[in-house]
Amino acid sequence: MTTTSAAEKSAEKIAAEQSAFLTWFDRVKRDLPWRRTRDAYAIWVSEVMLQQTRVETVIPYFERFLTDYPTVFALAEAPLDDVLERWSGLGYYRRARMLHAGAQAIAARGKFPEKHADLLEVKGIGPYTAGAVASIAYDEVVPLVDGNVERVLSRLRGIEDDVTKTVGKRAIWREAEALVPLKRAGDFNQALMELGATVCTPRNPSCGTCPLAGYCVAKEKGIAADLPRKKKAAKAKDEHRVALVAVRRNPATEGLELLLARRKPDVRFGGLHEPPQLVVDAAKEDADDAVAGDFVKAFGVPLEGLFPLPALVHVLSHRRLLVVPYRAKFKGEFGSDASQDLPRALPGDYDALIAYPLAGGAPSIGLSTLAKKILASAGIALRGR
DNA sequence: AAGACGGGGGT
DNA sequence: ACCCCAGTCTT
Repeated sequence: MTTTSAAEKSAEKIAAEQSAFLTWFDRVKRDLPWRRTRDAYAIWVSEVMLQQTRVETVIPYFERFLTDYPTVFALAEAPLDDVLERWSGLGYYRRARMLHAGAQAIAARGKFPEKHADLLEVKGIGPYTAGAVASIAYDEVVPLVDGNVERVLSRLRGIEDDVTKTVGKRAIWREAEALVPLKRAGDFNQALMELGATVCTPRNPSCGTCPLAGYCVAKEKGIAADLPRKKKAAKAKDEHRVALVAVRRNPATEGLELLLARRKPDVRFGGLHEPPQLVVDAAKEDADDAVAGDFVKAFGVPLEGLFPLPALVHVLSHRRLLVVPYRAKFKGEFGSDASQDLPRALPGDYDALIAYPLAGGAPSIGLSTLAKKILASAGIALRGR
């Protein structure tokens, strides 16, 4: 009769849990595009796209991005405007700019980073993404924590600390690190996330079909649906804006052109183009004459025939944008090259103003979903995808 | 520690 | 309405 120490029992339990995750994952894992490759670059792209973004949303963006930029070198050589155009609609556009900058840094270095520590050095790669790329592409034994893992592990271990706070986050990472196996670390990490996405869901978790149900502290206590605990997010604040949808007939080319402004790199919708906008007081947005004057003064572009369109609402995580679009004709001297800044100070978040040809032959540019909504409300659809 | 940063889907 | 999503960076 051999004795079994507490440490040995704990190791046995962990081994059984790891096995339960992996066996389940092998049986039910979804066939996703980024699961058909071990290319670290492709996995990196997928992980950045998946930050705060659902799998179903990402799939078409990922497919197109990898077709257009099959290697890190191809991405590094692409113009930022092209990259932003391919990111258009995905949101969190800083991700795209950091991915592009990261690709250029890696290309200059000549070789894709292969270690967790080196991945962490890349801008835009944080603890989650470094863990994902290192474990999935290289099977490095490192943990990862995302929203799914937070939920699965808080329940499995019965962690009741607020996971939005340092103590709670540290507790989750500690469990993730203790659980990641020496073999198949990448598959295990994906299994953790897959379980969170398909079984251990935020509301109504399917504990009846969960392969870890026999180990789950929260299930035993009957509090699975109450975990993870987190403080409520702040409510979005209203922001009133007016937008200028102005077109002209180019005297030289006879082509129709649309007035667009480019946003500065490090602001909301950074680097994207949009109909020029101004933030206004709620009371002022319907005073047409004043708005016309403000547009002319702010952008230095002569306007005629300005008239308002129905207001539209665009909701972000922390702002509710209430936009009144205005239609007008404009005159002035502009090129279509976004790199040619106007010889004047632009207001607010803009660093360039361009006349964008609506017919074709124009460079590709990125538009936010809000910008597309504004243009659509004015009856304008830009060509392209 | 708290905010900023998009957009869509589910309940 | 409210919550959540294969998070990271800045202040």
